[in-house]
Amino acid sequence: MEKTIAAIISIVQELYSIDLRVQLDRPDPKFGDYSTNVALQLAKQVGKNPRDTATEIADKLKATGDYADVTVAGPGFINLTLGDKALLDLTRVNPGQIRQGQTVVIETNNPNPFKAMHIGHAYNAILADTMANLLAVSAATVRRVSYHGDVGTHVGKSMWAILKETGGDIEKLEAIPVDERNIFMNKMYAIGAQAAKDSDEAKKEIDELAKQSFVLDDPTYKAIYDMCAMWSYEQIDRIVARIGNVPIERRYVESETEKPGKELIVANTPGVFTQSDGAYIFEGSKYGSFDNVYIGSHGNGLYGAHDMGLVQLKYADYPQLDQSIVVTGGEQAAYFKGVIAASELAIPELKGKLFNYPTGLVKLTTGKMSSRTGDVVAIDWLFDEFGKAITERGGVAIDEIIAGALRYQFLKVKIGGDVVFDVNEAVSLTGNTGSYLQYAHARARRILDKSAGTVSYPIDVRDEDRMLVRKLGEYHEVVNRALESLEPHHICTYLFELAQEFNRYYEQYRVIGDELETHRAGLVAVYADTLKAGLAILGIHAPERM
RNA sequence: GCACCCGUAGUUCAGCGGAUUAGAAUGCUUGGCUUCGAACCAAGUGGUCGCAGGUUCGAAUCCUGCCGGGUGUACCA
Repeated sequence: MEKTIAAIISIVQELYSIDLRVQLDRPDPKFGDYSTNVALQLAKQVGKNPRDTATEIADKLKATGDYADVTVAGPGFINLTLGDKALLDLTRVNPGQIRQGQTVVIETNNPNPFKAMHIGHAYNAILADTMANLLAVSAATVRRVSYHGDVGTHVGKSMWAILKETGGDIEKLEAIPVDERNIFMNKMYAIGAQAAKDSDEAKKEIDELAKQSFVLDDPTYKAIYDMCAMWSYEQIDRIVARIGNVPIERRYVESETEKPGKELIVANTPGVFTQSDGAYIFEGSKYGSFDNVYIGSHGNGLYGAHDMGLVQLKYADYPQLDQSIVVTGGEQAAYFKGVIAASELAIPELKGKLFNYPTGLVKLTTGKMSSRTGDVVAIDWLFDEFGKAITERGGVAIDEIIAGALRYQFLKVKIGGDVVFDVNEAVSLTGNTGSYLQYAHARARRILDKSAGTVSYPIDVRDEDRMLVRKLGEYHEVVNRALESLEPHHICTYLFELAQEFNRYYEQYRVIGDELETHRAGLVAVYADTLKAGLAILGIHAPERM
C-alpha cells in the first residue's frame, strides 16, 4: 500500500509537477483491491479531462509493481487489482508501532467504593482497558492505573446507613458472609441515598458523616470505614478481573489528592485561579468549559482540586509520561476541559499531554430486569444471563467466554454516543456478537486439529481464496486506523466481516480430505491467527473450542 | 439562554477528514445439515440518510440555519 502511494506520488510529480497527498481506498471488491481518486483531485489544476489524467497515471503505474490489473472507471477513478503475490504479502504486514518510545498513563477503571458497581462502570472499564491494549500494540509503554472516590457525600450516605444498621459494632459487620458483602453495601448506599432525599435531619447527619471521611478522626468510624472500603475494592477488583481487564499497577484514591491539589491551586492564585469569598475559582468558560469552584469557601478541596491533585500524583509517579488518559462518562466532558486547561496552566510541562475521552451513557432497554439491585444491573447477574444462554446452546459457560461476549457488545459501537444495552440481544449469541467470533475461531481451530499434514503458509492464491485473502490483508490497515484514533470499534467491524468471509468460504470449500487440504489448511491458519490477534487487542479470549 | 454530543431500514448500529447501485446485524418470509462444529450459510423483505439552503464535476459525509432528543452550566463527584 505504501509502495503504491509512493509510486503514484512520483508519477504525479513527473507528469504534472504537482505535490499531492494520495489516499488509497478499499472499494467494492468488484472494482479491485484499492482505488484512488487522484485524477479527480488533479483535474482542475491540470486542466484536463479527469479520465484522461487517470489513464495517463494508470499506464505508468502498471509497471511499478505487482498489479494484476489497473483500470480507469467512472468519472476517473483508478482501480488497482493486486497480483497474487502482493495480495498474499499484505497478510504478513504488522500494524505500525506509532507510539514507540512513548509512555502513557491510563485509568482503566474508576468505580467508587461505598457504592454499587454497575454496567456503566463496566463499560468504561472495558473501553479504557481496550484503549490501553491499542496503545500497547502501537508500542507505547502503558501504565494502567485506577482512581476511586473514597471521600465525600456518597461515603456519608453509606456510612449513615451502616452505622445505623450495626449500631457501630464492627463485629456485626464481620459476621456478614463474604458473598453477601456486596449486596449489603449496595443496600446500605441505597438506604442512605433515600434518607438524604426524604429527611432534612438525615441529610444533616449524612453531611457530617461525609466530612468525617476526609479526616477519619473517630476510631469507630475509621474502623468501619476501612473495612467497608476494603470490601469495596475487593469487589471492584474481582469484577474488573472478571470482565477481562488487565490488572492495574497503581490505585489512586481521592483522599490522597486533597493535599497536593489544594497546594497547587493556592500556589497558582492569583494567576490561574481567582479568589472570591474565600473560594478558589477557575474561569473555565474561557476554555470551552464553565467557571467552577475548586476550593470551597470552607477551605476544602472540591472535585476539581482533587482531579488536579491526581494529575500531579501521576506526574510524580510517572515523570516520563507523554500522555495521561482518563475515560469518563460524557456528562463530565465539559468539566474535564476545565480541569485540563487549569492543569496545563499550572503545570506547563503537561501542556498537550492530558486527555479525557468522554463516553456516552449506557441505556438499558426495558425488558426483563428482574434481578436488578436498585436501579442498576449487577454485572454478576449479566454473567449469569450469558451463562444460561450459552448452556442452552450446549456450550460450556466459562467466564473467559462470557466476558468476551460482553466486551464485544460494548466495543462494537463508536465511542461517544450512548450505548443501548439490550440484555436479550446481547445474550442472543447470533449475528454481530462476540460469540459469533469466538465460535468462528473455535471452528477454524478444529479444522486445523483435524488436518493431517504440517500447516504452512499458503504460497499462492486460488480464485476461490481471493476474497478471504484480500480481507486478511486489510487487517493491519484496520488496526492502524484503530491505533491512531484509539477507537476499538473499527476492529470489531473488521473482525466480523472477516469471520463472515471465512464462513462463506467454509460453507463452500472443504478442507479436510480435499486434494487442496495443505493449501487450504494454511489459509485457515492465517485466518485463525488473524482473528485471534484481533480479539486479543479487544481483550477477548479466542477459545480453541466451546 | 449559552456550550457540547446525537438524529442513517420496524429495532440496534457501520459508513474509514467527499465519489461508482447507501451497508451489516436483528426482525419477518423462504431454502440448505448421512461430508471439516447449523452459535453457520444463501435468497427475499425493508431507507425521501431529521428538515431546508449553500459549496462542488460529485454531499449521509463539508458549511450555515432550523426542528427533535440528550448532557453540562461555581462550593456533591
